[in-house]
Amino acid sequence: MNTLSYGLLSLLSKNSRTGYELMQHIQPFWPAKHSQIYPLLAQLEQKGCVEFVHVPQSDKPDKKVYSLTDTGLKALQEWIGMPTDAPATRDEFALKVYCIGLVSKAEAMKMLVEREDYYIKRKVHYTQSFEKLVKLSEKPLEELEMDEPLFGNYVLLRKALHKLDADLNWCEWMKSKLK
Amino acid sequence: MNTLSYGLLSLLSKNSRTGYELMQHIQPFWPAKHSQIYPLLAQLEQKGCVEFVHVPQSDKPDKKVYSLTDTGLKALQEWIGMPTDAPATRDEFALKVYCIGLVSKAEAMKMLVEREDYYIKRKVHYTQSFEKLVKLSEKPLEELEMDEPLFGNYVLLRKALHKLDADLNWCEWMKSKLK
DNA sequence: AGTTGCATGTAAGAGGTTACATGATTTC
DNA sequence: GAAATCATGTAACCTCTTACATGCAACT
Repeated sequence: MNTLSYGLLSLLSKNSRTGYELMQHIQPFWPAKHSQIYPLLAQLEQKGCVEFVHVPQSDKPDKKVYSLTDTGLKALQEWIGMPTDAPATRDEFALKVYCIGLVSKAEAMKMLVEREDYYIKRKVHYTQSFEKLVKLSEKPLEELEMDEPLFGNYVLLRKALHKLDADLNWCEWMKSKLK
Repeated sequence: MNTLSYGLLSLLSKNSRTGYELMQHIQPFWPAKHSQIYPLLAQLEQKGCVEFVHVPQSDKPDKKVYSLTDTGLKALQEWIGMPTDAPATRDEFALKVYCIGLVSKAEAMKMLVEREDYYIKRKVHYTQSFEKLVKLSEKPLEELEMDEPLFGNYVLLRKALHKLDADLNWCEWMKSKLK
């Protein structure tokens, strides 16, 4: 069982989901394509960690809705208690910035503006997710307790937004350096 | 030529280095083991992007010091102008936080403190790198221009330190939530 | 008319980790 | 005495991406 498998169980511990949905929701924490997720779900099912129901649809393709089993829940809890790997970031842009002196100021500025646009789009996306969360919750998000279903969502969104602000501030600062 | 190969060229554009040193210095932007880097260096050498000199050592094992060639420099400059992939982070801890309600508050707190310790160690490390940079530079770092050799180092260290502060603040905030 | 989203799956190949192999010096 | 650092390299294995395959509905 690899980390991605446990990641899928983590998501399923809150909601039953299709492979397609799991693929979409796991991206911020563990980027993965559908071609990686579908075989893992089949493996998890064979191990008894998840189960699924076929849901025929008329307008869209039929789907398989997966749920966590008791076996899966136990595996998930054990995994949480195990030592956790350090986060790993692969950032092509940082590699380019390291030797940015090799191109003109204009080209460097263009790259920075593009990356800033990317971060702004991310921020808009996360801000919308945040607003959806606010509407979904019966109580103010700050009052959510650890054992409530939206807690994980809330604290991870905050984490992502704070990091994005750090990145955006850095972009602004870099742009001022290139003028 | 993959991203890691260009990353190696990026580092070599500033200093001639051994495979071992390249492996150490590329970690923050593109984690890689020596077993991945040595074969890539051999490939880069065959393509004429890098060259090396054997340096025998008595106390330590002999080493190969690699340098960027003109061919390598041109390849590097072309790559900088190409579209840049979005950064990808894989964070096992975030997956666990998502379903943190499955364990006790005490266990959750233990995990957070461990992760905070990790971030603090990273911060100490980067702060030391920053101080080394200050000593290495003849002028105040804020006055460094884009085309100066230490510029890339400086701006990336600032980026890393700001993001670490965001992570540390989040840890503090999380700890207060769990009390 | 072409792209995007929904929805599943497989196969080939590239990228990345772990383990094996060697060996001296320094630090705990 | 054991572990870490320096230093290189290969082989086996696992992980991840890209491409192929299908098909309808909605939007541009």
